[in-house]
Amino acid sequence: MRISALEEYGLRCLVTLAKEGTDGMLSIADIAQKEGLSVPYTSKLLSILRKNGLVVAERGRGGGFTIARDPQEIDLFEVITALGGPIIDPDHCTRFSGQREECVHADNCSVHEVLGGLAGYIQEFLSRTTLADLISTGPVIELKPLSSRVNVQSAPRPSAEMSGGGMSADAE
Amino acid sequence: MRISALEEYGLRCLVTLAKEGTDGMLSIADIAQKEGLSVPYTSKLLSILRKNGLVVAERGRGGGFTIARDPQEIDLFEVITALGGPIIDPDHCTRFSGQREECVHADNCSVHEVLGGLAGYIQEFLSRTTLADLISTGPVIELKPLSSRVNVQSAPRPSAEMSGGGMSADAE
DNA sequence: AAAATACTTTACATTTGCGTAAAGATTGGT
DNA sequence: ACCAATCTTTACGCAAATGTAAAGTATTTT
Repeated sequence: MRISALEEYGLRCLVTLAKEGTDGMLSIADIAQKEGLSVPYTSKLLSILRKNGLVVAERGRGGGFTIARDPQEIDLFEVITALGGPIIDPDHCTRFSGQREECVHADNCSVHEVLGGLAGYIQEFLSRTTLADLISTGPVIELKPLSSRVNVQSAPRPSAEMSGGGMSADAE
Repeated sequence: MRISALEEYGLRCLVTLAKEGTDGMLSIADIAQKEGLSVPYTSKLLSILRKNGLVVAERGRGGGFTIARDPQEIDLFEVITALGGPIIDPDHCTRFSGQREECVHADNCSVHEVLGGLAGYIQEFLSRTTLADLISTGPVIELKPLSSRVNVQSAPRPSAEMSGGGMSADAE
């Protein structure tokens, strides 16, 4: 359960392009230099973003990449899904089937239910954030109150206690 | 951004043990058979769970594994972290540094800020769900209203629109 | 004490993801 | 036409994760 390299770097490249606006343009070399990545790798990242309709390429001399839409119209769920695939595979039950053809808990699987709920929960978060939010100048980004229900799928029910303690994620 | 095999299968094994309660016990062979996994692989999973204090092993003839604590006292954040490591690496900025020593956006990195916020958000969800929630009989699990603020770290601010549309996670 | 049961550890083959490298295709300038 | 700049695609080597296999250690029963 963690961010893949493609997701991390691809998102950064897209943010860099978003800063240029829908009229701006950057070459692969430009982006690679701005992000400290190699040119071939940046090339691959942009290729993925293009195939998913997030950027538009112009070939030939003087070409480059432009963000496909207004940054406000691109949310992070779309970006992360484009770069890393679905958060929960549609074929979850066959992928994690152990030694059998299909998962032992083919029906009534509480684990799958909760993990599916988690995926919806994550989607909710990512969908609420757009590229525009990431390029605004404010140093700290705030969270708005949530709608009290995730309308995508099931999710966990209340437990007596919240053990949530020391999160290790650092913010420099 | 997806569930690893260790996280998926390890959680299942732990749920199976949780169903036996703190007085029950299952051998590796029992668990492997119940979950449709190979014995060596189940062995590895249980080893990880034991090293993280989630199960207790009894060796020798008649031995097996027992859940270490009451299922109500074990939340999914602890389980997922034990099996898959931290959701956001503490050394995020050096891990995703591209070709340089450190990330180009060493300070004032909005991407890292949001991804850190996401990690906290996920933690919030996982911490609220315990193993006891997963072994209760109810067919569908409901989500309780959230506290309106994640108190772990920063998180995204409101965007004008919620494009959240077709989630592909399936629930059979 | 010897043997059987069952956890523990290490090593290994396979697969997947990461990042690089190189050759191909398209456009614009001369 | 030709060349240069730039995106596009395919192929490759390396590292990490996945799952298996086998040898080792502890405990109980006989």
